[in-house]
Amino acid sequence: MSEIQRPGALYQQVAAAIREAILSGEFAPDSLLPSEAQLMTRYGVSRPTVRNAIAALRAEGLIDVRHGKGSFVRSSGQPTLTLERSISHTREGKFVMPTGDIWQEAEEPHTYRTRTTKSTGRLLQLGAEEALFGCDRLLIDPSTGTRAMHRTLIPFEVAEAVPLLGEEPCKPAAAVDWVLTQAGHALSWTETVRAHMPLPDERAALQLPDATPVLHVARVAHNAGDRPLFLEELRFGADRAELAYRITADKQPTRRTRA
Amino acid sequence: MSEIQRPGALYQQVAAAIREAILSGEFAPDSLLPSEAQLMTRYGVSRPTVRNAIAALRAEGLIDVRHGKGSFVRSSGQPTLTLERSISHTREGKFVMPTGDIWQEAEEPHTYRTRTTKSTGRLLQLGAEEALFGCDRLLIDPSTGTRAMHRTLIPFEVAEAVPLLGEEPCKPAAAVDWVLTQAGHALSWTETVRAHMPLPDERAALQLPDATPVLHVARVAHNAGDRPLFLEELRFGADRAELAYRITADKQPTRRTRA
DNA sequence: TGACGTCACTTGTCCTTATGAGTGATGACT
DNA sequence: AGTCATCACTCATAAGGACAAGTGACGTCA
Repeated sequence: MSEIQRPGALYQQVAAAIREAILSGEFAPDSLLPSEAQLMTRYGVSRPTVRNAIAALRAEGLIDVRHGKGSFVRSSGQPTLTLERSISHTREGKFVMPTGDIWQEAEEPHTYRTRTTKSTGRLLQLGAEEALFGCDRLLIDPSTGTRAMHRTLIPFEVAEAVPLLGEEPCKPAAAVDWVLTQAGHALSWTETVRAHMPLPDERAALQLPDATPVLHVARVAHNAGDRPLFLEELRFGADRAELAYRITADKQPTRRTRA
Repeated sequence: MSEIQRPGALYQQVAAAIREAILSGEFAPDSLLPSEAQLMTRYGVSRPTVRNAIAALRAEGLIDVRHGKGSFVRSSGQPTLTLERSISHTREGKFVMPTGDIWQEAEEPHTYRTRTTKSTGRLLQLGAEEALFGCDRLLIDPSTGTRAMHRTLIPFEVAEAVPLLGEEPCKPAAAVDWVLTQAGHALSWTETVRAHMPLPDERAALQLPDATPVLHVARVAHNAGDRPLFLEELRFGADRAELAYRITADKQPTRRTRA
């Protein structure tokens, strides 16, 4: 029976005590925490209070709870997968993304037509309700089991200048490839990185544990006049993968985003 | 009284109903949700069930609950601050980060000596328990109120070659500046981006709302021989800011990370 | 030996009841 | 008019009880 008194609510004191024990290494990663009943007697509180404390630690991503088994200290291991987002080398005049080919499709791609939202419209420098081709894919890296959601959005205007896109089912990926290999289109893009908590559909598709944020990268490719060509989005669990960028000063002013 | 039946637990059905109402726009952003008592009669469930549903939505970051006032739909607005992480231009032969000067110090910097951990050692290509200078700062962007935690780590070996570092209190920021302006050190670095849920100290320092992930950027600067010079870490609430990278193909193979 | 039922353990769900505490409006008192 | 006590509303915390459901080990039975 550890007497606790400090900060505020009872359950927060219990949570703080357990958290401290975890961070200090008293409870090793992957080890089993005391059961709810044991924690009740240990701290002299009721079951709702214990469960409240556990819920708090769960929301912090410190522990995993498995029905019928108990609570386990989450192994806070670093992400196993590093996604190199810089252009690393050229091959026969074609630029290659280092990790562009690790992914396999876990499902059939889903292609559709849609319109710009506030957020996608801003990235593509288009107004609201502009027509777009869309393609959603669920990707998986077989070596690590990491899953990712991929989306390609191409404005109608751009798509008209590109072969393969008129066909059904349209294949935006092939079109993107075509754009990248064309001389008329300078190879330059902007990536925007965000993080947010997953909605239930993302949780399910990415098979995310509790309290795991989603990393979200939006890539906008530009042509020589710095006009947006298309948008590629990738989202994945922040517990599985990280992003890496190589940045070099080139002694020349970088092209401005807005002319 | 909406009858609900579908998926699993009662509270999940309630949570799903409310979530749907939010996502469909029935409950507008910043609007007040029905009170717990109203939800109890609306769905014919007890208070713990309602609270359980609300806790789930809170963990998803969909709502904010304010004691004594009620539950509000969180305005899922995009981050207001975009941190440009590319080198945008040169000025009198000195490279400048576009947003390098938006920050103000919210507290006195804290400088100290420490040793490499598993994660920092890997980034700096050092073994375990190597000696480092460290400097932690709490930054704030006055125009948006965004807060960020900044950390600089410099190996002793590197620091010995740099003036200003021997002094007390040492000023790693000035030292980093010195390194960047030296000809002997090529201007090139690698940034690694991750996201995780905040620990209580991060929650407090960054003043984060519920269910808000932390974005974490680690920048490692290299010298001409691709040896790591120092490490800079920046972390901030993913609700306030996003990262932006400008990527350009330079027709030359990029330097490899490992020789 | 193998299959299966049971049991003891775990967490999950749901209810009832009670009290504390923050917020804002109302209204009385000065 | 202005100040402040009160009250009705909100969510927060805590306890207790009951039953459902997942898990694994043990023991029985064919």
